[in-house]
Amino acid sequence: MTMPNKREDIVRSAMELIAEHGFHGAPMAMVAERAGVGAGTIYRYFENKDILIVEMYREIEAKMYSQILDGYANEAPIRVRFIHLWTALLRYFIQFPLHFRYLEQFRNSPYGVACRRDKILGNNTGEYNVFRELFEQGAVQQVVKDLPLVILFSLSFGPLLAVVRDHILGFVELDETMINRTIEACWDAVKR
Amino acid sequence: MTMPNKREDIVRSAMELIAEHGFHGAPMAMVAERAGVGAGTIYRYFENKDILIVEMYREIEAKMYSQILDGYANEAPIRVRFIHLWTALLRYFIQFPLHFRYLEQFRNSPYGVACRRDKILGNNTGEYNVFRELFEQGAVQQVVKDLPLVILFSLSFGPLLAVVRDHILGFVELDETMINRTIEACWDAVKR
Amino acid sequence: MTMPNKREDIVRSAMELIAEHGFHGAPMAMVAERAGVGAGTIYRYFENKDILIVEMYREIEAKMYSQILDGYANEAPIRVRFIHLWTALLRYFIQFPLHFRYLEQFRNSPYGVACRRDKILGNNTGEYNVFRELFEQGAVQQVVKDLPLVILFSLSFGPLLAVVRDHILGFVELDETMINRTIEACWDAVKR
Amino acid sequence: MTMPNKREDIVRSAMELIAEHGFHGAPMAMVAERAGVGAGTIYRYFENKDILIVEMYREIEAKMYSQILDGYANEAPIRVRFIHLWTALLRYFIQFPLHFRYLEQFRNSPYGVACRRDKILGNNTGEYNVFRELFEQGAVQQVVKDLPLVILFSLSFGPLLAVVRDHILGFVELDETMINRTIEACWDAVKR
DNA sequence: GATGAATGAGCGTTCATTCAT
DNA sequence: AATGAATGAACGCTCATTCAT
Repeated sequence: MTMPNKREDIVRSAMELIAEHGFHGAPMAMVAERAGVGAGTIYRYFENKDILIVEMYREIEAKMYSQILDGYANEAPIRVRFIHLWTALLRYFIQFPLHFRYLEQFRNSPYGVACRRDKILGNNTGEYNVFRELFEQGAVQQVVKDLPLVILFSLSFGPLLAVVRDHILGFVELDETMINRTIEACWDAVKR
Repeated sequence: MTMPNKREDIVRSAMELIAEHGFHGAPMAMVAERAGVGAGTIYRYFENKDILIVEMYREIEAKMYSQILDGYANEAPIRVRFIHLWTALLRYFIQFPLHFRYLEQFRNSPYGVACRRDKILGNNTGEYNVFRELFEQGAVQQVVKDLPLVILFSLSFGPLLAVVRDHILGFVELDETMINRTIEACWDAVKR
Repeated sequence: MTMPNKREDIVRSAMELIAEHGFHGAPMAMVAERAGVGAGTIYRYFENKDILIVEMYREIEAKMYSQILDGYANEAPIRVRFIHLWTALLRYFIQFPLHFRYLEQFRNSPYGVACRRDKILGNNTGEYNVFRELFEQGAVQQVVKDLPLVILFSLSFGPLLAVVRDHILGFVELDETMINRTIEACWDAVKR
Repeated sequence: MTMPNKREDIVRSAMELIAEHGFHGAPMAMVAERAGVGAGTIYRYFENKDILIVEMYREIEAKMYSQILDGYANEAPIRVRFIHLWTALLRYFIQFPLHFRYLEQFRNSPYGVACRRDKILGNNTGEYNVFRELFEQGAVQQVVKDLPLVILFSLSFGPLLAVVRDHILGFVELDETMINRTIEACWDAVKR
């Protein structure tokens, strides 16, 4: 019977290696060794390396969304909701630095770019997205800048991710005050 | 005698390949072929691939600095100088998308992280840096937020790089108006 | 207690896969899956893959012999008996193309060669063989060419197998007339 | 500079291994080792294993054709020409048993089947083929049996190849007399 | 100085076989 | 008796680097 913790071992091992050394710093043999399984075992859980990579991304994304949407007040003012989401996101990354670094590696890979392209250019009207909804309502209420959605995303996520990165690489220490002020700055970048 | 334009050919070839396909999409043999030189010749100019990669980063950085400092008025008001630098940087990346993509690849590699670590944590008080000077003076004049230098960097470069990225990936079109408003937003993120 | 029809399932599954895709197109896991048994179960019936392969050959051979000897008149004239056997063989292969393709795969493998070597060079005087008896009597009666047994085999089976092969690969359609004329040609090759 | 004898070494090594142990009894590493070259070197001469396999087939075929067409009298009687070609072919295989065994492996592989399918079903009217011409003229002159070309091929090559096989595997010794009588038997199979 | 043929360690992946359940 | 998850050696292939020319 499949021991589900072997799958977890593999994911953890792969995440650590990829987060730390990038995709080609994480050969399957090394992933297997660190996970304490045979090389072939990985392929019982993931069809190939690409699928492992994408699947791990999906799992992180799901966990992350579930956490930042926890306590999210859909009818609160735009600014309040913005602060909630960005703070939750920042806390998530501080809590799971491996996830952050993995996502960074992913974003900078062909998978990540293709994934983002689908999300932005694809017909995603059907798929619900809190961030998009937030900015669309913010545009209507004229509380955020009159800029394309894509740019609003970049202006508000860009600084957040950059700051998280510095924190995780140990270039800065994020205490409560700093967190709040960072989030405020992100809001400043998009607020009208 | 080594022909200096061979070196340039190699750098250009490597940059194109790495910017387009990432570090593992640029085998040395392919770099050599596109550069019109023998595979072994590369090693007369660069000890190994890692050194080639770091050296290319240095050259891009130098060129970039020289361009954004052109016309930079050292005694102008903080905000004016900020607008100048950020606008020049954005224009540079729009003009040389290959450089931008290369830098992105580099930032996400062990070299890039180590490089940044040296710059931030290293004893770099001796080295002159326009950006640092700008923010330090801005802090004194109380026109920028009272935050650590590292955070100010991230808050202001983060959104810029994210927007450039979207532009280069074709997710958004940056005309003059959009450029100006993007730069304004970057300023909003750090201004007091 | 081992259920004997599991064994049959395994053999059928392996035969189909090997006949269609060759020996390396039939991994044990796939054989097991198609047979509806666990991968380990195969090893309760066959010590290893090689033994499974040889055993399958034996079973096909047995079935084939039983069918071509059906209605075989031991005292009929050489030519009549030849026509009977060769026709029966050809019909058998047309009826069970999978068996034919399996035998071809087998013949061209180390097992097949070793197997044939044993049959020809081994001390097989004890074992009864219709074909050998037929040709030996044919030699005595001087109705077949005065050639070594081995050569008579090759001269008469060679064209038959080649034609069957073409039929199974779809290069030619074998109707009744064609079958008869093919067998006649096989006889022509060995008749005096 | 490419030493052309390295290529020959690789081909010879691959041929020996494949002829003796089949395609999957000839791993590239073993081919390289026996050839006395590095594993990667093979790929300088052949894009991949499949191409090596097909290329070797082509080389053998070319050499074989050149040898059997040597001294071939285009205007001689059908029978004479048949005897010439079949005898030359048989002698070629006796002289180069490795080539014979390689061709047998090839014929029994997907490459070989696809290759044959192209030759038979493809629009090969443009390509000249001595054997086809021979049988077509033989049909017109009514000296060969009134059967489809494909079948005539099988009836005449089938016994030849079977006999050669026995010779090479050491089951029979082919002296001059035996060669002549074997060829006669091949002719008997197709002659009217 | 310049070359590019040669190398071999290392990659992602497969699969015959084992063994705890 | 039957299973199928787990294994790891072996596969085809790539590519940074070397070195004879």
